[in-house]
Amino acid sequence: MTAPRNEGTLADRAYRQIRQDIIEGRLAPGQKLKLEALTASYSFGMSPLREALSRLTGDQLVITEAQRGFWVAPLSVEELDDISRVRALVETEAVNLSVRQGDAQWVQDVTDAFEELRAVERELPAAESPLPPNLGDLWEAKNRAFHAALVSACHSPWLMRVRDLLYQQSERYRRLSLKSSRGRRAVHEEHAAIFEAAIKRDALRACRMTELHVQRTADEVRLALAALKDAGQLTQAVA
Amino acid sequence: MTAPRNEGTLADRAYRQIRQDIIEGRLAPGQKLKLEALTASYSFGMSPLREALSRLTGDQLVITEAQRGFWVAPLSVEELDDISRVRALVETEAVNLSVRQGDAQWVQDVTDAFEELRAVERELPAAESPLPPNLGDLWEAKNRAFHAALVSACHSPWLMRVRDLLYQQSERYRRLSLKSSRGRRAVHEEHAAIFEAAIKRDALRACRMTELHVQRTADEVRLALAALKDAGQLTQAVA
DNA sequence: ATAGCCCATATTTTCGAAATTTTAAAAGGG
DNA sequence: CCCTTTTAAAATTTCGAAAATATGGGCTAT
Repeated sequence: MTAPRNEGTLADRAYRQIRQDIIEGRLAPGQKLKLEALTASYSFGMSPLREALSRLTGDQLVITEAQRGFWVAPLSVEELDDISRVRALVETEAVNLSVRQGDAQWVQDVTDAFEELRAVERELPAAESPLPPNLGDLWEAKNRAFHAALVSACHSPWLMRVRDLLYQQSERYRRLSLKSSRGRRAVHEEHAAIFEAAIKRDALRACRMTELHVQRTADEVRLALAALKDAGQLTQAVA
Repeated sequence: MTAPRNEGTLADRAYRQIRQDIIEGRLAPGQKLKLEALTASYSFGMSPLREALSRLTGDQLVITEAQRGFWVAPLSVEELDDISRVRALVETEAVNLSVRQGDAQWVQDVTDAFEELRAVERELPAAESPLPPNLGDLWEAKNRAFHAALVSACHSPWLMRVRDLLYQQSERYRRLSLKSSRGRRAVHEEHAAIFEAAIKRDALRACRMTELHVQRTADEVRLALAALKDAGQLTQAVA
């Protein structure tokens, strides 16, 4: 059930670990990634680290300039909007295909994932209080699993690949708003609406609800992002 | 006008060169990529090569298995169909945005690119004869430039990134059918139809024509692929 | 024969240092 | 005083070899 997390080459592990650190915000947007410093904080050699960073540039989580090294990709409102629009396009198509093609097992998987998500969302504190970090991590995991289950029957490896890329990006943005204690709005109702439509095989409605969900999430993140920008928290270079 | 092709780090150059060799078929689908052999044929050291191959796995042009090395990504009819469907989705959205937002400069760029493509397509030999390699390269370049010009006003970096990824994949498949002397059908008429609609700002028609174009290209490649598969040319490991 | 094991070889992966390039500060000239 | 050039330091990139891992062939036991 649980895959050992020290699988694969050192480069693989470095890739996964740094990716997580970027998505979860432990490495700050725009931060310079000096190889020497990284060999110290992670305990990988330079070769695995370089390989990991190279691969992360493909995910647009790291940017690079020849001979000048690597940086954590910056965040911006413009990119948030761009990602959200493209993600709406791709995710709705994946949902559409999945709802139309999903078999009984898919229904079961989606239902299970939804129940687990519901359980977590029931425990969420009121809108204004900031979310404890580990609760945030748990919610992100269940949220990711729910959306992944939804599209799992689309039977299109390429659509999935692109979707995963975009999901990853949006998760990175979303974690920002989790920390900065935005109102958590009616997120569970949105999930419930998607779930209901999907189970009823109402593909059109499932798509519309998904699109709305992506848009509203973007709206929430946009507020958090603006607040951080005012506070000057965004371009800070954390050592 | 012409950028020197020995720009960037060795890893950058290796990346571009190998990518081109895969797309243009000089490295065969499924072929094992042994580091030692690559250091010999290209004259890069192992480090730049490894970095290049790592980055290419992100483009899905190379696949890798931990501790077992790298292979040129295989081709298959299933993947061709998958890529074509997703590409139709993404490319039509990009065309749609571009047609609606493109300014005078965009019209000019599209027109220029179309004229250059027309000039090449006028010279194309009759449907049954195989295309000479350099004519094929020229046509591919003009075709790529035309389609790139079409979507250049979509103003969505992420849509473009995804589009480029898919275009690259489809070009790799398409080159297969160029070599194997398939009928070249009415490809110029398809381009002309897209062009006309785009210039007239008929976004819906431009999208429909683009979708048709992608589908028909896939149909043609599918035939070529089936022919190669029968001939057993596909999984051959070229030394 | 055939499956399983062991060894030699081939290959990938990683390390540590050398070479190259950038950066930033100091020196020199207008 | 400011701008260019020089120089030293810092960082990236690359190389070459060592370490780790996989592969394939032959051997033995069943």
